[in-house]
Order: sequence, then structure tokens, then C-alpha cells
Amino acid sequence: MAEATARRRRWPDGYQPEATRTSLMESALKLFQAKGFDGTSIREIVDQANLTKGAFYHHFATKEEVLWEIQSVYIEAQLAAIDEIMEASEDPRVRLRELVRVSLTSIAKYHAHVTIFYQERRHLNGPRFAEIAAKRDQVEQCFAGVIRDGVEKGFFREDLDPRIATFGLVGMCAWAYQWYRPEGAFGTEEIARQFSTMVLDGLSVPGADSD
Amino acid sequence: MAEATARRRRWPDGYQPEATRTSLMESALKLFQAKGFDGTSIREIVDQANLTKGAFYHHFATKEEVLWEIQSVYIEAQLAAIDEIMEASEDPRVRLRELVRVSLTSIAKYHAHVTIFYQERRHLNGPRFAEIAAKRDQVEQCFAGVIRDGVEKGFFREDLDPRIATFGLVGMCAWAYQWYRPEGAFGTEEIARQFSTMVLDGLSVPGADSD
Amino acid sequence: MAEATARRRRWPDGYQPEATRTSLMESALKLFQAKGFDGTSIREIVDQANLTKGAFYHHFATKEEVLWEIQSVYIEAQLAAIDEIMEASEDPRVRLRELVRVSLTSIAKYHAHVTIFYQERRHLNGPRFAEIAAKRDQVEQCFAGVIRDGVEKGFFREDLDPRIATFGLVGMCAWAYQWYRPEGAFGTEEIARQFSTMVLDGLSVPGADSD
Amino acid sequence: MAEATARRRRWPDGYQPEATRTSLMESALKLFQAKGFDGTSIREIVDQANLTKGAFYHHFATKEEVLWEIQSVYIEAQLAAIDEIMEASEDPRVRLRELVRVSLTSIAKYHAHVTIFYQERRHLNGPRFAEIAAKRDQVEQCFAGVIRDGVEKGFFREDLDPRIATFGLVGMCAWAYQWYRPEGAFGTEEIARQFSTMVLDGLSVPGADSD
DNA sequence: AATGAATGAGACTTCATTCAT
DNA sequence: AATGAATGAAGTCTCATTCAT
Repeated sequence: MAEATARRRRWPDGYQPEATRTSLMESALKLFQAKGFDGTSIREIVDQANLTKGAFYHHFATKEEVLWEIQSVYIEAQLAAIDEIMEASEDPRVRLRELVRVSLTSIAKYHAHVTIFYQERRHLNGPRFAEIAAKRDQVEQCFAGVIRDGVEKGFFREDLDPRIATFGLVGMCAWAYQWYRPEGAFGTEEIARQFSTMVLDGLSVPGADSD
Repeated sequence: MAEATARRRRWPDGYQPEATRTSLMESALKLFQAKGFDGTSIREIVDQANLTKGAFYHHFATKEEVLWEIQSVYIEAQLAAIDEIMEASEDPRVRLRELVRVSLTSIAKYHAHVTIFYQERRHLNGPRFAEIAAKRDQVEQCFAGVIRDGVEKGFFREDLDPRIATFGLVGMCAWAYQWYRPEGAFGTEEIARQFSTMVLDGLSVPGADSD
Repeated sequence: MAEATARRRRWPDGYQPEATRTSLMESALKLFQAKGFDGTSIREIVDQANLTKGAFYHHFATKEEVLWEIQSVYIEAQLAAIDEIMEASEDPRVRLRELVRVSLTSIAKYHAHVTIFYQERRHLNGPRFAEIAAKRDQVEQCFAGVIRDGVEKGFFREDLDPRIATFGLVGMCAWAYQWYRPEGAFGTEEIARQFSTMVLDGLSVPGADSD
Repeated sequence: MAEATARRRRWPDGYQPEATRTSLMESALKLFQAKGFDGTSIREIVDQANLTKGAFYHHFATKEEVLWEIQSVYIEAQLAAIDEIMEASEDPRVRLRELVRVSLTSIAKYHAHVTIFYQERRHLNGPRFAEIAAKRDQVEQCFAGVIRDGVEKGFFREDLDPRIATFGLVGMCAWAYQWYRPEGAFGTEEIARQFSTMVLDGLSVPGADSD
């Protein structure tokens, strides 16, 4: 009956299942980031959300499911952002700059998610692990594709292996989850610009005598 | 066979404290790498080493102590290698190439240590955490120092912040622990060469028209 | 049978939290008395109560908490009994007799509690120890107050220090937990009467020549 | 050969087994008093004595043996002191005063022993427990005998049961191990005098009107 | 939708004791 | 006389999960 009130259902006594679920997710997000997956107990998650274990198990089948959902949120956002980039321009140099930019801005936006994504991967089991890993691979394949494309089109040097270059570029960006702080001196846009410049043009001053 | 080499101490039936300790360390090393610190139980460590829990606690005060020792081995090796590099040459370009090279070769040499170093940092407590963090900072300060020096001496571009460049370079190298496999197509020397080239000279082909 | 008495809560198949908790307390009470706090394991407590370790830790945070609860039950009962005594009469001789009487009857009533109270005090930590110690002090202050009052009012001799007399009197009563047996020849009322007489009037036969 | 040097044997390199043994006993004495028998580990005992576990087990068969030795030292001293008292006078009033005096002075002299004697009795097993308990009974029988004798000789009142009176007197004295502090306002001689007076002559002022 | 009592496996750690040297 | 490596049992406590309501 209450279903007629358009999507935002309401339960008789003010129950708000969606809100409960969100509370739990946010609680888990903070705790997984701060103490790790193994280091966080269901008890802590529900306590911080002012809920009970029963509520938790009403919304999630297992603790791992929460982890999987956190990882999904992030990786899906990445994939969506990458799709946009690929549609916006065909120039590999532009695409590469954009990939770097998006990598860094989403680290800022999803800091907890990213930290958990990289640190707690291990705790995803079989099928869920495979699913996330596959999406992660898609992201990396995209970086690699852009580089390969740049080489083919003559923009990027041929003497570097595209896979190695990809790993280097991805590592450079991903590592930011370890040190980036929103209150730091540089914003993510500026960091992205510097990273792109370093990778595309190199640290060396062009004119300086080589060794 | 090794009996001719005059072993310092002999115990009946193979009491060999040093060997016991080493067995435990190696067992822990493998397991921490494979299943994480929290995911590894003392039981598993001793079972794999064919020893007992009592033996473990005779040699280590806590599980954390083993973790600390693993981290120490790696970071000390890093510091020693860096010292050598700094003594071998004063040219920031050479130094930077060497830092990259050492970072990658030691990831190959200490793969388990490095994985544990980056993934299980959290589980070190107060003083031990501080100790390792301080040494890790020394390493990073060294990278930063070389870059700053290169800028001052006119070898490296001035329009990049040395701290950002350092984070990028360190991330690029450190990330390798996530993907490097000894059986892969490239050795660490070659990977290091490509990383150095990318960072020093850039991906872009010099002549190609810019966007 | 007891079902007619409208039990507040009903659980399936006998979920009765209050009863579970009580079982555990009673089990611990017996075991702590018989084997001491350190000598009693959680395993023994739950086995004797036909429950599981999990159930124990659902109801109590630590083993120490059970100890604290046992001590509290006794000391609170003491304080309440003393309050009654102080309200019932103002004559220090009456009050003293009553204090002795209550000390002994409550040793009979709370034999296990008292034994644990005196033998396992050590195992209470910081704040809980302080709380119990403070209440114990209140009890002793009360004995001391009555004696001091008796001296001031001219009923009790002045040549004895009230603190020493208090210690003596309290020790005499408290010690009973070591030897009192309900099946013994004398009941607590009679023992109390004899103790009061001994302390108030002395062992000596008034007329007998002194040494 | 070294045995000719009269009882105080000396080992070649300065070994002093007797001193080692004594160190261990003293270490155990302090620790048992402070933390209880169960709360003290062999490790702590030997650490505090700057020795090793091997040394401990060279001198004592078990931890319990140390406990037994501590209890023996005290109870033997009690028995010896009581023997002296019984030989010195036949007057039950004198004897009683002396028993009280000795009880208190030996609490001062053997504070740790006494604390352990009363608190850790439980940890003595079968035969050793029986031995100590028997000696303890001898001491109590002695108190009881003196009281009974006093009643028979007409010095002590007949309306009190000698066993109850004994328990009261013994408790009064023994309890002092719980509160006596050498730095306190009264010495043991004075405390003993007051206890004897209280028990023999009573707290009440003879002339005061009775209730 | 949510509760919270209960489970049972397993975690880390401690410890008295043994024994070859 | 003394060492210290090793054992193995046991201890306290945590935790993800289940389930009747």
C-alpha cells in the first residue's frame, strides 16, 4: 500500500530500512579503513551505527558482502568515469591525462573505498573476488590500451613496453591512496597535472647534457 | 655434511635454536604473505615449521614481534643499499636511476618481505610502528633529496614539486610488489631501466606535435 | 507450573537470559569458593552450569566482572544491614552487639560470598577494587564509630585505642568464615552472643585475683 | 675435601648453592605475597633473583615445594615459640597473654610468610597440606587448652564455650596480617597488650550500668 | 524490520616442567 | 651447579553467524 508513495517507502513506525542499511555501510567503511577487515568486528560496526547485530544480518548475509559492496561502489565508479573519458576524446595523450586525473580525483572522493579496495582485496572469496578482479583488469586494460594506441599512432616512444609503462603509471596513481591528504598543499587536479607531465615529458630538462 | 664446518653449538638430537628460530621466521614469512597477518594463526606457523606453539613463544614474545622482524630485515636492507648508492656517485641522474634499480631488485629479492611491509604495516604497535615508519621516511627523504638536488643543479625541471615527484616515483616502484612475478617477461633490471627512462625522459616522442 | 505466574519474557525452548545469568553466577560462586578465582576456569564454570563459553561472555565481559558482582552482593547486604542497626538503637552497647550478630549471621547466609570476599580481593582491578574497598571501609568505620561513641559516652574503657579494638573485633567476626560450619554445635546467634560477651565483659571472672 | 671447612661449603668457581637457594626463596616469598601463588610464575621468581629456570628446578622439585617451605618456616617458628611459652609459666592468664603477644610479634616478623600461610593454603596438596594443617591444629589446640585450663582453674568464665572463645581469640590475632603495618602508630607489643586486655577484662567499664 | 541470546570454533598467550648438556 | 630450548595442556577471550520471536 505504502508502495504508491513512489519508491521512498516508509514503514509504519518510522522504520527506514534504507537508512539503516546506509548507516551500516558507512560504519563499516570507516572501520574497515581504520582497522582493516579482519580487525573490525560486526559488533563494532553495529555499535558505531547504533544498531544491533540482528539488523546487520537482516541487511547483509555476511561481513564479506559488505566488503564486496564497498569494493563494487568504487570500481563501478571507476569504470563509469573511464567510459566517459574514452568517449570524450580519441587522442591518447588527452586520454592518458584524463585517466591520471580521474584516478587521482576518485582517490580523493573515495578515499576509504580505495584504501579498502587495495588493502582488503584478499578477503573477498571466489566468485566475488573474480568479479572485482575482472573489473579491475578492465581498468588496467584501458590504461594499457591507451598507451599502446599512443605508440601505434607515433605519440609515445616505442622503446618502452606498454605493459611496463602501464604498471608504472597505474602504480604512481594508485599509490596516492597511501599519502594523499585532502588538507595537503596540492589538490588532486594539480597532482594529476604534475604526474602527467612527469610521465609524458619526463623529469629531465631537455637541453641539459646527458650522462 | 655440514657437520665438518664446526657448528658453534650442538644440542642433543638436533636442538638448534638458531635453526628453530629461522624456521619459524620463514614459515611466518610465507604465511603472512599468502594470508595476511590477521589471517595467519600461530598454529599454522608452527605446524608448517613442524614445531610447537611453545617453541614459537620461546623465541618470540608475540606474533607482532615476528612481523616487526620481517619489516626490519627489509627496511634495513633498503637503507644499506641506499647508503651505497649515495656514496657511489653524486650525479642526481645516476643516483635516481640507481634508486629505482635498487627498489625493483629488492622487490624481487624480498618479495614476501615487501608485500608484508606494505600490507601489514597496520599491525605494528606504537614504538615498533614508529621505528619502522621513521626508517621508511628516511628512504623517502632520500628520493626527495635526490630530486631536489637534481632541480638545484639544473638537471631536473623546476615546474614540478619535488615532493609530488617523489611520491610518484616511489609509488611507481613500490607498486611493483603487486604485479611483479619472477617468471614474467622482464627482469627487474629491465623494468628499472624502463621506469627510469619514462620518468626522466617521458613517454612522449620529442618531435611529435603537442596537443 | 511456574508458567501460571506470568513470566515477563518467554523464549523458545527455554531462552531465559535471567536464568542463564543466575546459573552462571551460582556456578562461579561455588567454584570460586572451592578452588579460588585463579583456580577456576571459565570452562569449569560453564560446564557446571550446562552452558557454553559463548553464553558466559554474552552475560559477563570478563571473569573479573563475576567476581566483582559476587563481592558487591555481599558488601551491599552488609551495608544495608548496618544501616538498619544504626537506626534501631543509639546505645553503643546494643549497636556493638548487633554489629557482631549481623557479621556472624551474614557469614552463615553468604558463606561462599564471604570466603570469596576475603580470599579473592586481590583479583579485582583498579576501579572495581577501589569501589569494593571503599564500601568495606565504610563497614569498618561503622564499627570504629560505635566503639568511639561508647568511649565518649562512658560505656567503654578509655585505655584502649578504638582503632585497635575495632581491628580486633572485626577480625574476631570475620575470621569465622574460616571455621564456621552450619552443621556445627553452635548457631550464629549463639556464637555472636558469646563473642559480644567476651569482648564487652571479658573472659576473666570478675572476682578472681589478678596476677 | 672442602667439607672440612666447617659446614659452609664452597664450590670451585664461587658457586654458592645455599645462596642461590635462599635467593629463590626470598624472591618467591615477595612475589607470592604480592601476587599470590597462582599469580606468580617461575619465570618471575627466577628473573627477580637474577637466575634461570634451570637453577630453580635444581633446588626445588616443584613450585608447590617452595610454598610448602614458606609455610613450614612460619608454622615451625610458631610451634617453637609456643613451646617456650608453655614452659615459662603455668598460669593460664599469663599463658594467654603470651600467646597473643607471640601471635602478633610473629605477624610482624614473618609478614610475608603469614600472608602466604593464610591466603595460599589451598595450593598445598595432599600430604603437605595435611602436615601443615596438623601443625596449625596444634597451635589452635594450644590456645584452646589454655582457655579450658583457665576455666577449670576458675580464672575464666564458664558460660563461654572454650572452642568459640578460641576461635574468637585466634581470629582477632590472625586477622592482624591483613591490617598490621610496621610503620603504624602502635607496635605489636602494644597491640598485643590491648587485645589481651580486651579479651580478658572486656571493653565495658566495670561500674557502668548494664543494659 | 529488528532483537539479542546463544553457539562453537578458534584466536593468542602463559606456564610448570623436562632434559641433554 | 646451572643452562635454556622445547613441550603440551590449558587459560581467557573474540567473533561471525543463527534463530525464535
